[in-house]
Amino acid sequence: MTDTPILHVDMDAFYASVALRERPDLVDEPVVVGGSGRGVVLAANYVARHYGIRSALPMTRVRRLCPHVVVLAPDYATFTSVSASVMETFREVTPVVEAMSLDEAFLDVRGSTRRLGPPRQIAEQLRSTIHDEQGITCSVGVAASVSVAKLASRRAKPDGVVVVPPAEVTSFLHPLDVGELYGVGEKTQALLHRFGLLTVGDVAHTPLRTLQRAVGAHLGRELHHLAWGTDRSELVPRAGDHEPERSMGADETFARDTDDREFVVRELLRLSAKVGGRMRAAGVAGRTITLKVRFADFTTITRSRTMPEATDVTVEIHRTVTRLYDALGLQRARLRLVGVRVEGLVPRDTVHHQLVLGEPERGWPEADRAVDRATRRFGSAAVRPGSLM
DNA sequence: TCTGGGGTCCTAGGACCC
DNA sequence: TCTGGGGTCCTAGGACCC
Repeated sequence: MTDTPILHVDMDAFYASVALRERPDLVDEPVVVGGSGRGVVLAANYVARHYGIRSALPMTRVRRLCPHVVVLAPDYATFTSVSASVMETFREVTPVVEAMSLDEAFLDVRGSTRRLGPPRQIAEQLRSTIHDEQGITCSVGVAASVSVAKLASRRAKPDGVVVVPPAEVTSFLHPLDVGELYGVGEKTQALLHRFGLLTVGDVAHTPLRTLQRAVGAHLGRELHHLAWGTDRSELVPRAGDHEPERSMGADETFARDTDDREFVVRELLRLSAKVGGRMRAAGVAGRTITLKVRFADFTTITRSRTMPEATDVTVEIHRTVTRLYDALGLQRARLRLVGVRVEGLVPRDTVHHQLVLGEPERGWPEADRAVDRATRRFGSAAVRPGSLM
């Protein structure tokens, strides 16, 4: 038995590390994986971080911080396959693996210590296996609860292990800035700082009611638990990919801001087709359709409509978001992004579409299926809705 | 030429029903 | 009966995470 059964394993600079396997000549150079133009950094290696480069930083600022930075394009197919191999390695240690994303998972090793030794030893063994098999490094946090393990893996980075025994939880947590806590982002951090709560210890010693008045009932209770390390220790085993999604969406930032309605409507068709295709591939349909619009000044609004019946039909999604868009009555407003999302997803076979005599919808689901078949055979570039040609 | 794209969850107000 | 409370759905916005 062990009093620190939770491991949080986090790949170091995952996308960058994977990309550098193909380019060993660049390992000592500042390297980021990211988009072009208006994109942001997806991952930066530790050399690049030396220049102040971080994930989510706009590429324009990256080039200013470090003009000779090497930018590599993301290769998601490779990231996904490396991730699958790593997750397989985790499952050789324990069946209780909760994947959080491609590069991060929690492991419950309660049932593995007799076979594999204490958690620290398991962590080191995992790190060396992953390094040998995948050529990338990772860091591991070990603790009694999920959030302490996650904070410990952050402390362990890069390429290390940190174990936080129960007796050391408060001395580990309380000096940290409140912004380190899961669920505390830029806004909440600033809010807490304004209340004079700078460290996790400050939060821990604030009466629950006071905390809840400041940040809301739910987050207040949550933060109190996180500050004392009394969050959950039971994992939800899941693969990370094939779990039922509650919503599916797609959005795109334009290369240039636009006020051209025809262009926007065409983009909405492309996004609707993308979302509809993914829904049909997953066998789900949804009732609530949401349009997202981001203006040139970055203000963002959404408009949604809930339909009487769930749909997965591209044309219905597109017609709905186009109506929502037109109802905004925009004239000269310059847009930088539009998005389409379908929520309230249910398995497609639970939807009983009422056939209305003479309804013009008939034929569209069949058209979608034909598009889906052609896409599977020839790839998405081969099949486009008519007006995208 | 500041600020991606995929998501989740929470809050709050109003409608509507009992 | 002029005053109500609870529950659910819908909409919009916002914060957060990877």
